Amino acid sequence: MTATIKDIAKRLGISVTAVSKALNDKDDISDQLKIRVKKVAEELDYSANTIAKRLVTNKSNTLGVFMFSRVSQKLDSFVFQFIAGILEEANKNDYDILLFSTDSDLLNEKSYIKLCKERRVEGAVLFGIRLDDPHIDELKSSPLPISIIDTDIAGKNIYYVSTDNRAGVNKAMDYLWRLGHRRIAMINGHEKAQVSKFRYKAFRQYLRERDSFEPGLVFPGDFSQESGYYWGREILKMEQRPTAVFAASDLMALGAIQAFKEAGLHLPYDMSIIGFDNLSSSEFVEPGLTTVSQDGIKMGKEAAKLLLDRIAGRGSEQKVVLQPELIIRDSCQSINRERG
Amino acid sequence: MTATIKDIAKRLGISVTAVSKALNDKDDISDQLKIRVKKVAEELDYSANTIAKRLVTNKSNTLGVFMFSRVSQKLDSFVFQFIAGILEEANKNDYDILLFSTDSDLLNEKSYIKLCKERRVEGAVLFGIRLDDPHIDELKSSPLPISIIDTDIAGKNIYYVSTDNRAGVNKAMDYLWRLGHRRIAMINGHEKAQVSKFRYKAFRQYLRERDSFEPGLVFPGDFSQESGYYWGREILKMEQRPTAVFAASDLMALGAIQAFKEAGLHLPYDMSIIGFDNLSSSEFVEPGLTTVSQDGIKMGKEAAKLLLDRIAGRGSEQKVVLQPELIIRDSCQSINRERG
DNA sequence: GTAATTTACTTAAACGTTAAAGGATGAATA
DNA sequence: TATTCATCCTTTAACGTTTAAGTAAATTAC
Repeated sequence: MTATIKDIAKRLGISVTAVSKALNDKDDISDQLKIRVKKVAEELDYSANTIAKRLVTNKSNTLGVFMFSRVSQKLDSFVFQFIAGILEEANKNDYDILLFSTDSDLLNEKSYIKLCKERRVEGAVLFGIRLDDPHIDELKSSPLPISIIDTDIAGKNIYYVSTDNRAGVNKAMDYLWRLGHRRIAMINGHEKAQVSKFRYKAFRQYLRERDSFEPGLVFPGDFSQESGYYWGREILKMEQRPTAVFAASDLMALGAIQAFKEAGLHLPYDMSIIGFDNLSSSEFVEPGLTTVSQDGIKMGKEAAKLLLDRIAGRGSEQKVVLQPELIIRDSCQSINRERG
Repeated sequence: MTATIKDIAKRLGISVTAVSKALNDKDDISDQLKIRVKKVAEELDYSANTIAKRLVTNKSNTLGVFMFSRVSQKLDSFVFQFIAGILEEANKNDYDILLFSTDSDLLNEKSYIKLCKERRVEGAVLFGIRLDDPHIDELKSSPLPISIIDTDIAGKNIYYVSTDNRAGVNKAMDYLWRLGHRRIAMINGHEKAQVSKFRYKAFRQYLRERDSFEPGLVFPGDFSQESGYYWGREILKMEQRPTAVFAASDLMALGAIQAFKEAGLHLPYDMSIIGFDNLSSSEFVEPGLTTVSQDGIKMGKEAAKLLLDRIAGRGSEQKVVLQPELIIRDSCQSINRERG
């Protein structure tokens, strides 16, 4: 249908190579010819065939992006920020983004590695991958450069982008600690997420160093609002309630807040709560959720940048860990302060 | 690097065609050979080259998805839901998704039509396009099937997916009306979005039919939280305040709520407010925002489905308009009811 | 027992492009 | 005047795959 380089060549009575070179502004073609070629190209509404180009140059100029469908269920998460960041960085560098959603526990389905290979993708970024993903070994030995967000996996061609979880936890805990809280509960994400482990370790260490760690105050959520709600209610049933709750995700914090409010607690006076992520909803909930902010867009950009640098042969880091920021709103209260 | 069909052929001393056919389970190849071919393919870690396949079959199996960067700034919008829906539908049908972000007012940049053509994309879905987009004429005459979400543009190959804005507005207004509100303000989205026009017309008609339309109560926002905040404050300055505000987006409703709260209004008693979209934040804000819900994922799916059906030659609709739902929460109050 | 058919492959061409190597022409050099 | 050189174009091959057409051998038909 569409005109090809051949049509242009025929029309001008010259070789296809000449046309190709003219279109690509090679310098062994006269300016005169270039002009003529481009004019005819215009007339014929010629559009270069990227597919053919990619085949012959053996370069796809494409990055794969995989979102795990499980993660996509919490739609209000960072996922979109990651994608936006990756997209911006890739498009800026003339790379295409091929987007996939995967359910990696379906072992029989094509692995994402395979999807990448078949499409001759030059690099891939993954997020939401679980520690028990059956393809992890395959990843480690991947010849393809892969950026993984939030999961640090060892491998020659594996790149890593994350937020400094330890620093994030420390900021949150420092804040709580300085407000006088000593009995602090944690609602953690599910154990198949590496960040959960990191956050838990940081949490435990922080309190142990201060002789205040109580294993009974750590609750296994799964990042979801529902799990936050559930554990919020459980916390309310305790004889000796904690004075503050650190949730490993804003979604869980939001769920817990809901539980607390339903039970008639007056927040933050009856309970301090702090989250992790800085979802937009956290700004609107009442009281405004104090939380550890991650810059999803930046993470996406860095993930793409790592890949692009590597592909271009520019030496660069293999890991990028961004610093989180504590966003102080109104969900935490000094323990000494009287109820307002 | 990677093994090709030729390597397999050489190894087995057969023709490449035989290998190709064996791999594709064609029926003029013996089962015996198929087995041998597949075994060798496995051994060589063969991976089909999609690019070559696409070139020769002249079929890209790819859909383009364009998000306008302006829209991407309100990250907490539907954009991600659209994408998730499109992706699910496309992947299910063995189609790839090529994601782009565009800033269509940069006229000098390659038009998305061009990007599509070069990649031999079989269809594209657009969202967030503005009525003043310089490429609209090009779209109308596009030979490529294009699904546009939320903007109804006439064109042989243009498909349209949206929520029934009139129905949405009517549901919201009915609700307000039945609560006794008669002086209802509207904070509209910007005029470059078609939905703004639709929503405005529906709003106006609804009130005109009841002899209650006051042009002075319609305010030109731009969908953003900030504009909602701004007009919220302006509304407060009015001598004769409306009793209810209909915001054409949840984001604006959220902004207005913020303004009202700051001014010490007691919601919903001092002011009823209703939104449009059903963002997740609307669940958390206090009072919970009553709003008209759109199903972003469904919209994305439908947009993709329309394209896929068309491509496959299956006859199908050219327009899909989904029915919105009124999500009643706590931000509206009967006008007669005493302050609680 | 010859002809027709089926089975299982092979040959050749094509998709649209780029890259390497090869001329022909005319200008500059010695 | 013969040689070198630069300029500008062409020829050929290649990328990895599929498809259409061809063919040899084995089988069936009568």
